[in-house]
Order: sequence, then C-alpha cells, then structure tokens
Amino acid sequence: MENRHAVTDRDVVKHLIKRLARIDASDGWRADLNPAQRAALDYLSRANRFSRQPSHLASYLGSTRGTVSQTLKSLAAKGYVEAVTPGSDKRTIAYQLTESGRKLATTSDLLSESLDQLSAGSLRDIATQLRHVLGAAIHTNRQKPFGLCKDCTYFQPKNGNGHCRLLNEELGVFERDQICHEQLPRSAGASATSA
Amino acid sequence: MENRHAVTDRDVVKHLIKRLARIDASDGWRADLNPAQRAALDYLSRANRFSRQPSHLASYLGSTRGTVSQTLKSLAAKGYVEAVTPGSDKRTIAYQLTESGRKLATTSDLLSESLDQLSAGSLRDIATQLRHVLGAAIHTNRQKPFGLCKDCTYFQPKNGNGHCRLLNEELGVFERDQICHEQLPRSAGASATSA
DNA sequence: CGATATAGAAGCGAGTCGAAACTATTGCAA
DNA sequence: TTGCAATAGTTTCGACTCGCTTCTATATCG
Repeated sequence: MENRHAVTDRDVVKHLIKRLARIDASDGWRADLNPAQRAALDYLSRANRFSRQPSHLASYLGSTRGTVSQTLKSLAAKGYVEAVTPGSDKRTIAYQLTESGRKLATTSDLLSESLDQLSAGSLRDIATQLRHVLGAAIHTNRQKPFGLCKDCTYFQPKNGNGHCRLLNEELGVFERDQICHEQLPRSAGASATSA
Repeated sequence: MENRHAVTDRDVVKHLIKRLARIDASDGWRADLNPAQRAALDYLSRANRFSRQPSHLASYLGSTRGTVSQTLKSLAAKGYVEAVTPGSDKRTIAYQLTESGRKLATTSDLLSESLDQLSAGSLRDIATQLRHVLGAAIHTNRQKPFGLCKDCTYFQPKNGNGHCRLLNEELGVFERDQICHEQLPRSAGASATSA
C-alpha cells in the first residue's frame, strides 16, 4: 500500500544470497586456486568414499562431467588431488585429496570469518532457515540432497559406528558426518529404494 | 562432547550458502547469458543513475574494472545494455538496460521460485539474519554496502520524493528503492563525509 | 549375443578471471 | 602553467570455466 516499487522480502533474500556468493567467489581466488577448483577441493574434503567420482561432483555442483573432469585434472596437475581406481566397475575413477590438498581445504575463508562474528543462536537460526531454502531449490531443480550420512534413511547405528543399509557397508565414526550422493534424508518422505 | 568430528553450525551455514550459490549459478545459464552477465544485468536493473559505471559494478561484484568491462561489452554486443556518455567527466561511461535487457532482467529465476515456497515470516527472518552475515562479510572485505537509497544517511524525504544530501540531487519516488554506490547505512556509525 | 546405458575424457568456442600495460582525462601543486 | 600523479575505462595475456558434442571404454539387460 505504501508504494508500488517496494522491494519484497523475497527479493531482499535473493539479493543477499547472490551478493554473499559473489563476495565469496571473489575471495575464492586465494592461493593458486579459482572458485571452481576450490569448490571441488571442498567437496572432496567432505564426501565419503562412495561419493568421490567425477559424476558425483558434477551432480553436486549442478555442472557436467566434462567440466568437472577438467577441473579435477588441473587440481591433479597442481598436486592437490590424486586419482585412485576403485575395484569392480572399471569405468569409474575416484579422486582423493593429497596431503597438501587436505591442508588447503581446511584453511579458513572469508565466509567462515564473517560467520564467526555472529552468535551461536543466530547461526543456528540461519542454518534452520537456509535448510528450507536449499531444500526448495533442490526440489525445484531435481537435484540430490547430498546430506550427511548420519541423517540418512539408510543409516543404522551399530556399536559406536554405523552401517549403511543401502550399500550394505560398515561405516567408521568419522564417516557419519561426511556427505553422500546416495543420501536420502530421514525426515523426508522416505519411500525406500528410489535414491 | 558427543563427537570430535561434529559439524559446527558455522560450517553448516557456510555450506548451505555455497551450495545455494552453486545451484543458482548453474541456473544462471538460461537464455543466452552466463552467470557473470546475468549478475551485471541484475546490478544495472537495480542501480540508481549515479551507480551505473563499470567501476561501480566492479566494486559491487568484488571484481576488477577490466573484467566487468569485457562482460559489459559482450552484453552490449547482445543488445541488452547500451553505453551512455554522461556530462562533465569525460573519462566516465555509464551503461543502461535496453528494452530487451530490462525484460530479461525481470524474468524469474530458480532462486526466486525456491524462495516463493517459504512463508512470509520465514523470508523476513532469513532476510534479517543474512543482513548480519553480509554486513560482516562486507566489513571483513572492506567493501561498500550498496544499500538502498532510502536507507542512506544522506537521504532526506522531500515532498513525496526525496533528496540526496551528499550529491545534492533531487530523487524520484522510484529511486528510493534503487541501490547506490555512495550509500552509507543510516543505522551504522555515520561519521559524515567519509562515504 | 547384441543394443543400449553409463562413466570418464577430449575437443570446441565463447567467455570469465586477475593482472598488467595502455589511453585519455582530471585534479593538484609547485 | 606546466608537470605529474590519480583515476576511469579499455586492451591484451594466459589459465581456466562452462555447456556442448563426440569419443572410448565398460556394464547391463533383453
């Protein structure tokens, strides 16, 4: 009623996210990486052993196999990742961080520093709200959630560790907090095998 | 205490923002634009008449004059923006949207659609929280806020319209909701002329 | 078997990116 | 007034992203 040109909360949020992402991207040129390489490094540092193939990264980034293939190649040339050939399926290849890659992936970035200036309560609130946004975006875009192993329908506590009922694999403690391309959020409508 | 590998809220928020930005970027290839061109188009659609020069866009994006110069050139080649030469200072140039550019800038994107699935209350909460995050990031990165004209220290209501006390210019109604490279948030520590 | 699907990679062309060099102005100061 | 540093924009460079198409190997299913 006040004026026809008023900015809606939706647009405010949209611009806030986009601007934040832009600033973070411009910060992504630290060291000798670019934002895409940094994203790949970051993904590999969080992905569990079932989720480290080029196609998984492409799916996570909403990109293509061809594109991430090149990004991983340049990361390998710089010595931050290395290819490992897994077992059964000879078409696949997996990438893992090298020691220097691991070190680089854990260095703090601008976004972390900015977020550190907020209170614990604020962070928890933002996390809750943004989860809804990301959930909506993922649903709209028909993407996979790539959530944490421990929040998965197929995750089953076992002794101190865990067990994946989908892949029928034993899981170490640290793997509970890694992301998985097969993850199906427990809270969501879990209609079993679709993945 | 529960486990040493637990993911902090800070990292959750960081990953949520980054993933959201990635998905939005992959969506930014609609029409015949790429994400950078889309960002430039979006900026120009919201910038007031004092803020449409390449250097302003570079500052907003945390990029360089050289880079945005090329982006604007390709946007001009596609007919979405056109250069206009302003008055006094012959070094400067300003870009404005063409009719087709304006049309393209107002088409809804993935992020808008996702946000539309949230309640008004949620959107208002997220906006409040993200403003803090962006504020911190801008401060850390020593960037300008690029806030709305009406939220500026130099903004003065005048009749139904407004007046800028910094540039000593009259402002139309619609200009109150545009972003300005000179904006100094009213709430922040406004120590006058620094800009 | 063979058809088809899938994983990864290579090549293409447009374009981004920071960095540095370059041009044209402007403003300031000796 | 002349000189010179600061500023705005552009150009060029090399590395790289990106979607796209094609290619090669393997898998899978009928």
